[in-house]
This record gives sequence, C-alpha cells and structure tokens, in this order.
Amino acid sequence: MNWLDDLNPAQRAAVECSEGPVMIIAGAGSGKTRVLTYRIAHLIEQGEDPFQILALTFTNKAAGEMRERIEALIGPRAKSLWMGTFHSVFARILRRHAELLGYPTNFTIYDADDSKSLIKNIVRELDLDDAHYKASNLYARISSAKNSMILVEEYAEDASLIAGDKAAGRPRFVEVYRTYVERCHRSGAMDFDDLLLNIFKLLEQYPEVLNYYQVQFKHVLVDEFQDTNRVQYRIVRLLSAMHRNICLVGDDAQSIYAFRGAVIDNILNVHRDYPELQTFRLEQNYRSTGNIVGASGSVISQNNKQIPKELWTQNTAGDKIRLLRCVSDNEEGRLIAAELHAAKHQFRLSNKDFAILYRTNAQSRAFEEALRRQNIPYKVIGGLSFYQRREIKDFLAYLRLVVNHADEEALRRVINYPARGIGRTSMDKWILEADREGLTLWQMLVAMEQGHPLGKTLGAAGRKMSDFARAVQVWAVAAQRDNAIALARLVWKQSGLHAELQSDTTIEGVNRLQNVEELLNAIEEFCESDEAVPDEVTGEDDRSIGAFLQHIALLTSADDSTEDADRDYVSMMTVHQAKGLEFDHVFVVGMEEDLFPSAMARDSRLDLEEERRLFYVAITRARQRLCLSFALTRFRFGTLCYGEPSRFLFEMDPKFLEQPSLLRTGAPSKVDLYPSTMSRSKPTPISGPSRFPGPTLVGHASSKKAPEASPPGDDPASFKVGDSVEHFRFGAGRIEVLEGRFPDTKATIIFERHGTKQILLKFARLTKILG
DNA sequence: TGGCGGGTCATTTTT
DNA sequence: TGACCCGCCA
Repeated sequence: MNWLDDLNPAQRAAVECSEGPVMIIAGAGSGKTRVLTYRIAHLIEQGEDPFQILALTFTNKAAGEMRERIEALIGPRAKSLWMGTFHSVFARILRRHAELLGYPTNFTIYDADDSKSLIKNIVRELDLDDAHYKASNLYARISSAKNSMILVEEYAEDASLIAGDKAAGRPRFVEVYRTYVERCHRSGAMDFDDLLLNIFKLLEQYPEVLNYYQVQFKHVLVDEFQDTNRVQYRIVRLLSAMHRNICLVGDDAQSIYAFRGAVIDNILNVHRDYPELQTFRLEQNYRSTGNIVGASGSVISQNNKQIPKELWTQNTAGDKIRLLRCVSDNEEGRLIAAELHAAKHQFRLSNKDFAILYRTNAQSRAFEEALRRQNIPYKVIGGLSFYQRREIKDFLAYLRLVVNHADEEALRRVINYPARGIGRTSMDKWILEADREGLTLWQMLVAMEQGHPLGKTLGAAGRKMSDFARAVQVWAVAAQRDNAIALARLVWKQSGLHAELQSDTTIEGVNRLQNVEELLNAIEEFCESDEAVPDEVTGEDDRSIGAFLQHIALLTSADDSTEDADRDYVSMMTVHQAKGLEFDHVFVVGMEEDLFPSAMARDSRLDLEEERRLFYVAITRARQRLCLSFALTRFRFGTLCYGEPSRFLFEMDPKFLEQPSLLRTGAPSKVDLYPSTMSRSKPTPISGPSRFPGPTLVGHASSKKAPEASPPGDDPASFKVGDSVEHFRFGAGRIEVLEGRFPDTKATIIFERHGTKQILLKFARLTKILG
C-alpha cells in the first residue's frame, strides 16, 4: 500500500474516503486521473470485488488508460472492473435485457449518420420541406429531448415546446420525432441517446432489474462529471441508490459540452441530492508553470457560475505568456510556424511537444499550409474516423444487415450498392407498398421472394430484390456457424463489393479497397485476440460477427488503431478535442472576438461563460509555454472580415503577459521571435495610425465588425412575422417565418422582385416599411 | 444511373 | 472560400 505515499494530502484524503457519496473537484492538472485510479485500486486492495465496481467515463480512451493504470497498481484483477464509457457499459447491459424493451438481443447501434439519414427519409416521406426541416437540426432536437428524458408524448403535451416549434417554422416536428422513434424501434436499432434513455427506462420499469444492478454495483464512479446530461445523472443516481457509494469526479470550470446536453447544474447542485456529500478539492496544479496557472485563474474567475476554488502550483513561474498580433489569418499561420520552429530549436523540443489549438476546424488550413512549407510534420486530429469512411460503412452495412435484417438504414444503403438494377422507381414502389401493408422493408422483400405480386410488378428489379433477400438469408445462416472473419470474407466476395472496389483504379479507389482490407484485418485480429471478454452471463467467448459489430459500434476517431506513437508530429485540433491532453508548448490561435468567443455566444451570459471555460481548457493544456495569437483580418465565408482581439485576452491579468501592449488598438505588430530565430518570414510592417493597419486588402466585406460602414437598419429584435420590410439589395418584401433565437434569428422573406430568401436578421440591415 | 454543375451554407461533437 | 447536396441531363 506504499503507493498511497505518491499522493498529496488532498488527493490522499479523496482516495481514502471510500464510503458514502463523494465529490472530487479536480482542477486542471491536479492529478485527477491519478486520484480516480488510486481510489479504485484502493477499494480493491481493501477487499472490494472488482466486479462490483462500476466506473463510467466519456471516452474509450479514458477508460482504457484508467484500466491500464489500475492494472499497473494492482495487477490483472483490474480486468474484472466494470469500466467503460457510459454508452458501452449500458449497451452491454441492454444486450442482456433487450427483449424486455422490445428490441432484439442483437440490436443495431445507429451512429449519428444513420440517424440523420433516417430523419432525412422521414422528412421526405412526411412531405416536409427540408429547408425548415434540416436533418442535422432535427437530430439535435431529438437528441436533446431524449437527453432530458422528454419522450414523444411528453413533448407533444408540452405547450411551450410545441409553440416554440411552430414559431420556428417546423410545426410538425413532433411527428418527425414520433416517426423517428418508431422507425428506430422497428429497425431493431438504438441511437446513441437510446443507449442512455433505454437504460433509464429499463431501470425505472423493471424493479427487479434495478435491484439486480443496485446490488451488483457497490461502488459507482463517474469521471468528467461536469459533462453528464440529465439522463446520465438520473441513471447514476438510480444505480447507486442502494449503497450510496458514489464518487463524482469533475471540474465545473471545464464544462464545455452544454451544447450537447451536458448540464453544469449537475455538478453545481449535487449536494441537494446528497446532503451527506463529502467534497474534496484538488487545487494544486502539477502540470503548468506559475504564469500559466495564474493567467488561467484570472480568466476563469470572471465566471459567475462556479464552485469556488483556488488553483496554485509549486512549479516555477516560467516564461510569460506570449501574444502574437497578426495582420491576417495567413500571417498568423506563418508566424506560428516560425515561432514553433524557433522554439523547437531553442528549447530542444520534438514536434510532439507542440499543439496548435483553435476554436473551429476551418482554421486549420492556414497552419497546415505554413507547417507544410516549413517541412514540419503535423497531424490534424479529429475528422472522419476510420469507421465513418464511406466504403467501410458500406461494408459494415452488409454485415449489420446479416445480423439484423430489420436494420432499415443498412438495407437502404446496400440494396443497390453495388448497382444491381434496382432503381429509384422500384425503390419508391417498394417503400410505398411496405408502408401500405404495414411491413418493414425487409419483410416486404421476403414477401416478394415468396411471391408477393409487387415482385412481378417490378419485373427485373423485383427479381433482383428477391435475389438480394435470398443472399442475405444465406449469409445469415453462415453467420450462425462461422466466426466473424469467415462470414466477413464470404460477404465481401459474394456481395459484389470486392469486385466493385477492385474495378476502380483511381488513387482513391485503390485506397478504398485497402481500407476495407484493413477492416478485414481488424476483424481477423478480433477473432484471434483475447480482446473479446467472455460474457460473464453465458461464459462464452463470442467471436461472431454480431460481437464484432457491437465491439466497434462505439469507437470514434480517437480510438483508431493506427498507432503513431513512433511518429513525431505537431498536433492540431479544436479546443474541445484537446480536453484531457497536455503539451509542453501550446498555441491557442484565432483569439478574436466573434471567433473565440464564438459569435454565437455573444449575447448570452451562459454561452459566454461556456466559451470562457473553453478558453480555460485551452490554456491549461500547456505545461511550459503558451502563446496566444490573433489576426486583425481573416477570410470567413469567402469575405474578408475585420477582427479585434478577444475579450478573453483582456481578461488575463497583464502581469502574466510578455507584451500586454500588443492588445492596445493600433499598437505596432512587433514580433520578435525567440532569440535564436531562424525565421525567414518577417512580420508585415505596420504603419500609420489607422485602426486596422496592414495591407489594403480591405474589400467591402459585409463586415459584422464594421456596422458603421453600412446603413443601420432597424433593430433585429423588433421584427415580426408579417412585417413588410425593405432590404438594401432585394428591395421590398414580407417576413414569412422567423426562426432561431435572437440574435441569430433567421427570417424567411418573400421579396417582390427576388423571390424567397433566407436571411439572418443581424446581418441584413432591414428596415420596416410602415403601413 | 451516374456524373456534373449550380445553389446553399456555414461552431464546438467524448458516444 | 470550400464542401456538400440536390437536381438535371445524357
């Protein structure tokens, strides 16, 4: 037990307090993971059964790392822990009880693409116009309803929700929601949110199941508690209600997922649900220099909504924080590349020690170009995961269909890919007829195979459809006896996918073929490795294709196997993706108003506080050195926009900044690189007193930053549906629909001479026509 | 039935 | 500016 000596007093207290509800507020860099892993190890050392410990995380990566670290402490007993993401642990439980909820045991998990595609189909079927009913928007609404446990019927009865939808121009949203839920269910599919919501339903509706897991989980631990949504919190409370040994670890200052349903009030108000809650604060930062800790503190203290705490460090003060004032986004790229290059040599760092963090993905371009020009290897983190690539999804759709014939998204995806002569008309008739007879698409196929008249009506296409159904049935039989790889190879050959991809000799085509082959390798590995944990209910070591699909359904880009631990590259990513990571030297770029903080957050205190927490997350990633840059002009959406330094820069106590004067409007862009500079790229000299100095690439941006340059227009908040308005370019028109919350209210306007346009009020400079 | 061109639309996204 | 989606055309 001597490893407990690795902990400071606060950490140790948090680890050793193993009874009753505990909250651990873990500041950035305060050794949160260490406390969590030691706590679990300590529980087991004290004689607790690892099978009775449930630890929930948000990412597979976090779960995997934690398990490894616990194993390092206490050995292979760690393998028996119930540890994983909310979604994967719950998916596992749901498999056992799926029938209770009317799902097949081998239910499919729909990812966001599947869900959106289904919603798109529904919008089409309900004959709604897809300008007002955008799949991504509807999906987000459905998701947030589910995360708040608002079921369809509750939604339908909630007058204010309905009124809101009406006002937003989508009065039939509930129908979409209802149809979506029905169709998922009919397809034997759960989306990500269902994995949470259905666990909640299961525990609520089946007391014996609830009791079983309440007994089972003597200890429940939650990582990143500040990011839980309503349903997650409810589930955790239910599961831990018997033993009340619940341990919530998090940092309210790092809550950055409200837009996805995370409820910061969960962490702010836990004590209401647990009056006997014991709270521990980890306030000593081990990660960063004094200047970085100090600067981050001065930023986050501007927030109202937070648990009071004071982070401190024994580390040296280190370098002050550098500011980089750039004339344009391209110059920002060049200067950062030069800074990086210089620092790398001066401090003898590797590329891996650097990270460039930005608010939006679109910003990566300038840095990619600049780094490429300097021959500095980099990697843009995030983006499409391996399993989201089209060819992979296509092949997986076949496999999904074999496992679960009801999976409508899979069926639609592959029934005519590779092309087998089943055209749009045939598909439409098929869908229509299935709907009329109340059959699923698959049942309709089977009916046709067994002589349903539609088969004859469709002629050749009908025969092809029957052939297809028969093939899937044959594969399904094979899936009963073969393991995953044998089945996958069979389908790969017989589906025609292999031939299809092989015939494409373009570079991308060859790539696609290789990707599927890589997937096949992964399946083979799955069948051979001992990765698949035997199911503790059946005791069987499941190597079926169904088990494989389950295994990969909840992986993301961060889990891709391509291990480049050996490659040395600069990491570039959004701030969100950087959470939980740390680097020696961090650049946070694009520090401008309306970019960071995002323009969307401009007028809401809560949103702005979340942006501020996001900035806090960004700067606390840095261990040794932090550099913040902003550009005075930037191309956005094709037009040149003016920017001004982010308010967050002004919120930092200037004593932590190397050159606070750079924030002064019109200050010269003095960019002295690190002494041993090798930089070739000179900063563009700035002259003249103009507010936005620099090259005159000014254009006439419809700049939101220069409202004084455009006719003022009436207050965007004052418009109503039905108002007659005048637009500076489109002339007279009438507002038909207003949607979105001020200030992002979007208007659909029918103009007398220019037809219907959708316009953002805050940019439009509309004037009201009276009378 | 697929390939192209024009129109539209732009945060963040652990699962 | 660029990515993506839809619809039209061959």
